[in-house]
Amino acid sequence: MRATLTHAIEDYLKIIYDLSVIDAWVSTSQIAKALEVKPASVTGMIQKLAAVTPPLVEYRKHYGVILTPEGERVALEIIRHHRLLETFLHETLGFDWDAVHAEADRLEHVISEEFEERIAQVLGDPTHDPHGDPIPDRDLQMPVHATTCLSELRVGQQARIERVRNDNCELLRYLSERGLLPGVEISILDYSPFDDNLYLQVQGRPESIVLGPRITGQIFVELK
Amino acid sequence: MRATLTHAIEDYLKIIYDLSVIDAWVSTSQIAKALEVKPASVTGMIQKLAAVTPPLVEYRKHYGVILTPEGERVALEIIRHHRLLETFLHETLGFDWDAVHAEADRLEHVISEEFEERIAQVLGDPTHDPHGDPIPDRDLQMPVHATTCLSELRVGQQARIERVRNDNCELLRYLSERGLLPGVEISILDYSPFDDNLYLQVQGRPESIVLGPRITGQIFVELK
DNA sequence: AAAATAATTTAGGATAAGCTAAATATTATT
DNA sequence: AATAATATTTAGCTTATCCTAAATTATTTT
Ligand SMILES: [Mn+2]
Ligand SMILES: [Mn+2]
Ligand SMILES: [Mn+2]
Ligand SMILES: [Mn+2]
Repeated sequence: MRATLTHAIEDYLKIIYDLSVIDAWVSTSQIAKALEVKPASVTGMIQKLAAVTPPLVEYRKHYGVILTPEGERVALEIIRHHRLLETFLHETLGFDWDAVHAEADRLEHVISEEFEERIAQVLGDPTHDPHGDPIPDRDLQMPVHATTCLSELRVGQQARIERVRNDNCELLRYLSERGLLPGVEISILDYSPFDDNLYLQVQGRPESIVLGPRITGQIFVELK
Repeated sequence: MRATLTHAIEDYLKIIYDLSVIDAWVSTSQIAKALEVKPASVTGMIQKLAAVTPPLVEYRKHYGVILTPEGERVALEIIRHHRLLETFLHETLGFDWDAVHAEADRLEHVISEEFEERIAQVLGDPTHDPHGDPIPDRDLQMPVHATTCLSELRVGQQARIERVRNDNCELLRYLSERGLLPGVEISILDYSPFDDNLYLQVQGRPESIVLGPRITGQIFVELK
């Protein structure tokens, strides 16, 4: 019979979706790390997700999982909740850019379809959240969005920041203090090959900035 | 050590607070009925609530429970969340009068103090929710409010509706269809002693209405 | 190809919150 | 005061989710 979608199940599906962007098959330990639980707990859960009807993941022992169409549907539903909530918290309630994630992570499991619909309307059906992440539409289709990573840029290139990975609120605060927000224009001044540092100029700021690969790998841009 | 406030604990404390308005000591079966769980489950929970440090209720076997000051503080905190949320859902998001309760019942456990604070500000620190129930202020003090029950009124008296018990959304829809909302003026046309029916006129409506005691006992008014 | 290392799974437990059925206590009726 | 009806508690189970420790499987290195 059809599975009850508990909060934990929803969080697992959401994280599996996110991780599968990098590689379609997702390993037990990737999930464990992302959710900050032990690998043994992940094995227990993914075996359950694979055993319900209809299955939410396909599971290969000692190899990993991939979302089924049904699992992906549920994941996108929760991701839509999460990103609409982040946008609402920021735009309508005035939460800081870096404070919305934790709040949305709890609310996403609890709001009704009516709540989802009403905040979407209040916000005018936004296509991106405050971090620039795309929001699936009512039919759970993802809008097209930038996939060029800032770490790929080299000297002389210019770009506009589209999105910033949002799971670390210290990083978000660090970036916003330096003006590195979605929509902002940047140009690359220099690149040092051994440490992969990028020297860049943020439009409207006097000083230049140096960013290491741990940061530039989290920022996605649209080339000019 | 200090108890973790789970959703279930919060729901128990909230319901005990509500029930203790009628009688300070609240019985196991009253709680069981209100929460729609079995009495045996209630016994289990209230024993836990009495055993934590500091205790959240005082418990007398085979008699009932009463909230401790700490238990009351937690209850008021959740009631503030609940009623602010109801007001926000109605006023800001345009939810129907009768749809807000169920949504608030889930969200109340999940919102942060920042969320609470921001919706209070957006709403201008309201003192009453859409059903007319008083909202505890930041220091958890309840505003003064009407305690005259509509069922106590007799022929010739006039009053303004202050609040309507909000746990039954069919009743709320029934009432709003007849114009019986907080703020509306009414006058009593007749009273039949055997069935306790009240015949009344709602200001601005052509026809008069007959209400039985199951309804009039749920409506509170301010006498004119 | 064997050994070492890493990743994954199994087994057994913990905690939270509910349930049913049986036992016990309280209150009401005769 | 005894009996009956009601209310409450206890005991034992269930489900969901997480944990640790031990066992197993897969991968990498020598
Ligand atoms: Mn979450
Ligand atoms: Mn939805
Ligand atoms: Mn609740
Ligand atoms: Mn609060």
